[in-house]
Amino acid sequence: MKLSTRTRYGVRAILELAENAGEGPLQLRIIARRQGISVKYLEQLMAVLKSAGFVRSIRGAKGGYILAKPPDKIRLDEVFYCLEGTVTTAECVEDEKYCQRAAGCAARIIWTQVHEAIEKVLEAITLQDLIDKANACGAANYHI
Amino acid sequence: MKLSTRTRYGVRAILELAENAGEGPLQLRIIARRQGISVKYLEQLMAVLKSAGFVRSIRGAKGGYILAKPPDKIRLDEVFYCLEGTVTTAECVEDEKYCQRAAGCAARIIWTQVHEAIEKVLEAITLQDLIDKANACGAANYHI
DNA sequence: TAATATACTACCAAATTAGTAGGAATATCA
DNA sequence: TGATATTCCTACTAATTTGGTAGTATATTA
Repeated sequence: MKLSTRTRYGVRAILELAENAGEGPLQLRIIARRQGISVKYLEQLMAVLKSAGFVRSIRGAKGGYILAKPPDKIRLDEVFYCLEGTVTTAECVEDEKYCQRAAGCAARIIWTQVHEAIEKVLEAITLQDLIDKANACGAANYHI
Repeated sequence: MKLSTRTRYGVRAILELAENAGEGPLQLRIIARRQGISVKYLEQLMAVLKSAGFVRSIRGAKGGYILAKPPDKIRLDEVFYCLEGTVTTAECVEDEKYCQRAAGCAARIIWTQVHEAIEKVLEAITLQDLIDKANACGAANYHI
């Protein structure tokens, strides 16, 4: 069930943009350095996020990326779906016709339950929520 | 987030054994035919399930596989862990030292929540539970 | 001993994933 | 206008994982 680096890096990158929301554009070079990801690989991930409408790019010197929507309007399930492709656990979960045995299938019950549990978590949380929680934890760590 | 065929086939195979519990040993040939999986591939999966102590093998003519424990004593999280390897979404979830940024990391919060949601579902259900539910559904389909 | 099964080891092919490379297009600033 | 900084685009490649096959050894039953 491990997530692909594509999803992991992609989410980390969009979170950087979310934390930077309201400031100017953030360059890949900066994100790459902060997150320890190659600029060239990030380029590809950002292209995906861009075509899905989550981020906007500004070309040229002093350019970079910014979120296309406020961070409290971007839910994690949308981002996952965009990066991970299928958020589902098995084909038959969403397409009953995929397998003849689907109707009385014991296995399909568990695939479905896991799938729904994941979706429920991701639907309920936005980029802003995550940042707030992280700040709460980070602050606690610094013993303020 | 798609499960590997390893996990999907493995769970389906062990469910066949669970449904057969109390009868004699079940041959891979039979499971393979019912589930549409190659015998040779099943062999490998059963070897994994065997070394983890979920099933026992009986060699020779009239041999086959049986569950090593009653089906209500085998939880799905154990089976998943055995087949899938890591049930976790990212390394840092279970190993905080894996990444320096782990403490205040917004991304890690979501990896963790998804991970916990999956575990919660799988911990709460046994092979027997699944079979019971499937029978309930199957019965409904047959309009009894 | 013949037939039937699992056990074990090795190998292989396809697909996916992760990452690199190079240069073109574009915007900024001096 | 020219130097620089940045995204954009396309292609390539290396590594890993996945899914599967083959052959032989070993155990059991009849």
